[in-house]
Amino acid sequence: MSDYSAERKPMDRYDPAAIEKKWRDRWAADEIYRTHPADERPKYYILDFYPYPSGDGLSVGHCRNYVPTDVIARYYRMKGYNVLHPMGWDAFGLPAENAAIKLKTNPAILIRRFADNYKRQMNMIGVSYDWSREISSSTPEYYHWTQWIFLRLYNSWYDPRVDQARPIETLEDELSQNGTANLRLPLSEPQLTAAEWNAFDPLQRQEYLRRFRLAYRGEAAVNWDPVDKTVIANEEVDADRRAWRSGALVERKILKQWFFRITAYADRLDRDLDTVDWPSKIVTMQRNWIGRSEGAEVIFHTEQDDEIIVFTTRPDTLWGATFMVLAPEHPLVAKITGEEQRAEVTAYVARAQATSAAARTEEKEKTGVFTGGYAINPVNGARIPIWIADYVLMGYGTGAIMAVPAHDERDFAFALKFGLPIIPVIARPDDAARSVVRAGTYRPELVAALNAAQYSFTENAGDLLVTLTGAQAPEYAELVHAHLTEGHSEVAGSGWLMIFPDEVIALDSVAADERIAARLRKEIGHDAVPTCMAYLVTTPFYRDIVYHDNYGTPIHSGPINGLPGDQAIHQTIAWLEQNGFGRQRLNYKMRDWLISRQRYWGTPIPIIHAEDGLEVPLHDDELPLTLPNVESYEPTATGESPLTLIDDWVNVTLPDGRKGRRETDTMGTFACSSWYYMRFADAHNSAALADVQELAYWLPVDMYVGGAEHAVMHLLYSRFWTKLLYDLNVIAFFEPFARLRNQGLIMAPAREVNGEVIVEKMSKSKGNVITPDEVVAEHGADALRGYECFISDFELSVPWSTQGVPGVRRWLDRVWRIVLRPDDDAGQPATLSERQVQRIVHQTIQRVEENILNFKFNTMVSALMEFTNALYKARDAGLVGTPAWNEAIETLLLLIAPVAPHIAEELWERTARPYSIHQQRWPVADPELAAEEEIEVVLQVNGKVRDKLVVPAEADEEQLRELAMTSDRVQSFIGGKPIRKVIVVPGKLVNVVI
RNA sequence: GCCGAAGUGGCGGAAUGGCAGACGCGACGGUCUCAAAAACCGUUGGGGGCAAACCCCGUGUGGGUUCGACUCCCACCUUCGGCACCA
Repeated sequence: MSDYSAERKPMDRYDPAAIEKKWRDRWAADEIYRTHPADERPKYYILDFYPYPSGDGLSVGHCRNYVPTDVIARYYRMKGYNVLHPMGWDAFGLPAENAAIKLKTNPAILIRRFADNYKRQMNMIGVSYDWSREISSSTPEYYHWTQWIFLRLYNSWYDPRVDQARPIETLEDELSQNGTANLRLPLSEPQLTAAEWNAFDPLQRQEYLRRFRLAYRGEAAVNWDPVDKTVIANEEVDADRRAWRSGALVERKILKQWFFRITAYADRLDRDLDTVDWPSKIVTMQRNWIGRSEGAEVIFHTEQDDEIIVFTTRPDTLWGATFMVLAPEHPLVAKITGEEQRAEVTAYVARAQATSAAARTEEKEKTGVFTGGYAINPVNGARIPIWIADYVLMGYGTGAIMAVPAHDERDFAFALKFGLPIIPVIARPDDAARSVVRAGTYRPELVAALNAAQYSFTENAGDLLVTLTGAQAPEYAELVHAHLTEGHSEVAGSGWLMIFPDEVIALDSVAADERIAARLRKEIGHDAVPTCMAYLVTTPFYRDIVYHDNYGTPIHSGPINGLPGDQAIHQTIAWLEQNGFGRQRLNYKMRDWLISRQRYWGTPIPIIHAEDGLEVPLHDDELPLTLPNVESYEPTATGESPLTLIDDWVNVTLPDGRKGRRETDTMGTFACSSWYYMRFADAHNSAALADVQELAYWLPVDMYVGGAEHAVMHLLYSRFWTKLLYDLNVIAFFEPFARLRNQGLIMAPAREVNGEVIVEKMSKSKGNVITPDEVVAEHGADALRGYECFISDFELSVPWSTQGVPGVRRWLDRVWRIVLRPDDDAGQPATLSERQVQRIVHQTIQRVEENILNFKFNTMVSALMEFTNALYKARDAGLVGTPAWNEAIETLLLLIAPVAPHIAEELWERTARPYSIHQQRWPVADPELAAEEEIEVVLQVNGKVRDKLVVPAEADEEQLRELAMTSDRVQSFIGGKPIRKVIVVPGKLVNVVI
C-alpha cells in the first residue's frame, strides 16, 4: 500500500467490488427492471438470442452480445419507453441429454443448474433483464404451446390460391367436391378426381392428406447422425456432410420421420425479406438457402408414350436439348430401360444408391449410362436419347432434366464425355467468333484476300488464326471456301459454320452435326470424332469460345430465333402452355424441415398411432403431453427413442376403445426456439401461448441480437412459424424480428508462436477461455462492460486483449476522481470557457445517443472518454463548481449509466442526487448550445493544406474566399501563378487551384 | 467455381467525398519514491531537416472519376464467412 492511498479512507478510491454487489441487490429488491404490461407508453422490445445453457458457463465472448443490448435497453428506459428485455433458456436438446447420461442426473435438474449459473453471471455483469418473465423451453408450461402449434401445423394445409394456410377440413371439402382440379398442383404431383377421393377409405385419405399437411410423417432419405444416434435436419448438415453439433459424418437412411412443410412458405419467406431491416449478409444467405428459381415444367413423351416431366430455368434453350438425363432413383428408369441396357443400368443404379451423397458430389468426373430409351423434344420433334446419371438429383425439381449441352456446364461435360451432340442455340452476347485455317489446306492467295477484306488474324506455322464476329461468318466462309483446297476449316463461337472444299454446313441441328462428324471421321480416318463439338474443343484457339451460358438471342430455334432473351423465355412458356407441353413453375432448393429426433430430451409429439394405422392428433385440452420420467436416457440400440421402452406411457386406449401407441420421436429444439420470443410478451399464461393484447403491444421484436451462426436455421424456422400463426389469425404480424444485428466473435487473446500471430476461437479444450468472473473479480463489472463495448466495431470478430480492461478501468477511475475530488491533482494550465464546456456537454449527448442508435458502442465509449478528458481540462481552467461544471458532471453520470450502471449509481448517490439514476430521464441535447460559434477552416492550394484559419461559423462563401486570398502562406504557394479555380465549402475549407 | 464481407500506425480501431490515424492499448521520456509498482504529466505513422520553421511520402496492388478519394467506379491480390453437380 502506498502512502497516497493510506492517507484516505478506502471508499474514497474507486473500488468496484465494494459498490457493485450493493447496488445489484438493491435494484433486484426494488424490481426496477420489471416490465409492465401493455400501457399507453411507446414500447421497445429488445431481445438477445436465448442461449443453450451449458455446464461451462459464459465466457467474455457471450457478453459481447448481452452488454450492448443492455446498453440499448437502459437507454430506452431512460427515454421513457416501456422496455421488454427478457431472457430464457433453450433447454431441450442433445448437449443437456448427453451431459445427463454422463453425469447420471436428470436433464431437467442439470439444465436448471446450468441456467442458474448463467443467470448468476448475467446478474454479475449487471444486465437488466426482467427475470419475472424468465422462461425455459423444457418446462411443460412452455412446451404445452410448442405442442399446440404442432397441432396447428398438423391440422392445416397450404392453399396456393389464397397463398396462406387453412384448416385441413377445407381441403377435405374441396377434394370431395372437385378433386384436385382447382388446386393448381404441379404436374408432377398425383392428381385426383372427386369420385376417386370419395371412394378412398380412411387410411387412403390419410395417406393422401399427408401430401398437404404442414406437419406430416413421411418416408424420406434422411441424415442419420451416428454419434448422437438421431436424425437431423438438412440445415444441420454442413457442406462436408458433417453434423452441425456432433461433427460426425452423417449417413443416409430411409426412415419414417416427421416434417414441417416449410417449402409451402418458400415464396413468402423469400419475398418478405424485403420488409425487414437485417444485415444484408443474412438476407442473402436466406435467399440462397431458399434458392428460388423461375422456370418451366416441360413434358417430354417417351416412345412408349410415358410422360417425363423436367424442370428448367432456361426454356429458351429447349431447341438445344439433345438428350435427357434422369436421376438414378427416378421412378421411370426401370420402365424405359431397354433389354440390352438393363444389366448396365441396374448396376449403375445400385452403385449410385450405395454411394453416399457426399461421395457423389465429390466426384467431379461425370458418370452415367444410356437407358436405351428415347424421348421426343416437343418443340422440334427431335428424337433424343435418355440417359441416367447421378449428377441429376431426385430431390430437386422433378429428378429429370432436358440436357442442353451447349449452354449448361454439366451437360457440356457429360456430352463431351459420352459423345452426345452439342448444338448451340443461344448467340454469344459479344458475337465473338474464331476460325483456324490450317497449314497446307489453302491457296497462298487467301492471306492477301483476308488482308484485303480486313479480317484480323495471325499466322502461326502456316495456320491462320482468325478473329471475327458471327455476323461476318457467311461472307468469311465464302472467302475461305473459295481458297480451301483440302481438309476443312470452320467458324466457331458464333456463326457456327463448317467449311469443306465442296460445301459449307451450318451446325444448326443434330442431323447437321451427324453429317459433319461423318465427314470428319472419314477425313481423319478413324472413329475419334463422335460430334462436331468434340472435334472443335480439341483446338486450343477455340477453348474459351465454344461454350457459354449467358442469356442471349436464340439461334437455330425455329419460331423464337432472334427474340430478345427474356421474350424468348416467355414466348416458349406460352407456347408450351397452349399446346399442353408444360407450364411455368417456381422451384426452390429448400427442402421440408425434418423435426423428428429419436431422443428423450425434447418436446413430445402429440400424436397417437392407432392400431388400425390411423394417426390421431391429441386435442388441445389434452395438452401438455408431458415427458415421462425414465431410468435411462440412453438412445436405444435400434436408434429409437428411449421413450419406446416406457410401456405405460407409450400404450394408450383411445376414447372409442381402439388401442394405440404414442409417437415416440420428440421434436428437435428448433421447434422450441421458433416461437419463444412471443412467449415473453406474456410468459406465464396458462390459457394461451400469450394474451392477444400483450402480443399486439409487444411484437414484433424491435431489435434482435445474436450470432450469425443462426443465419439460416433458427431465423428461417421462426419466420415460418410466425407466418403460419399469422395465417391462422393467432397473431397480427408476419415477420417476427423487425431489426436484426449480429455481434462479431470474441477470439482468444492473440499469441505469438515462432513469430507468427495465432488467433483462435475460445474453447474449453484449448484452455483459452476467459470468463467474466475472472475479469469482474479483478476490475469490476463496469470495466468489463465498457471494454465489451469498446473492443471493436460490434459486428467484427476480434481477439480479446487482456490489456484492454485495465484501460477502461483507468477511465472509470478518472470519472470517479473528477466527480468526487476534482481538485486533487492538476495538469498543465488550460484555457476553456464555461460556454465551451456547455457546448461539449451538448455535443456529447448528441454523439452518445447517435452512437447507441447506430450500434457504434466503441465510439460511444470514445465519446465518453473524450468528455471525461475535457472535464480534466475544464478543471485545469478553473471551472470547478461553476454552473457549467455542475451540468457537465450530472450529464456525464447520466450518459455513462447505460454502459457503467454501478459506478453511475454510486456517484449519483454520493453527489446527493435522488435514487435511482436508472429511473432518471435521458438528458436532452440542445442543438443551439451544441453549435460551434467559431470554426477552423482549412486553406488548400491544389488540394494540399497550407494554412488554417479560425472564422465565425456563419462566414459565407465570399468572406471565406477573401480571407483565403489574404493568407501569406496561401499567397506564397500560389507564387503569382494564375488562379484557375477557387473551391469554397463553407464551414469546411477553401481550395485554390492553380 | 459462385455469392458476400473485410484489408488504415507496433496492436484494437476512428474518419463514408473535404486537416488520415479520434479514443484506447503498447512503447518512450518526465513527476512522485531510497527503490519499484500504482498514479499523474508529456511524446509517439514513415523519411528529410538542427529536438525549430518547414518539406516530402503514406489507408492491400494497379488504373480511373473529381478542385479534392481511406471513402465513389473498374481490374487484380490476400484474408475471413457462406454456398457448391440445385438443371
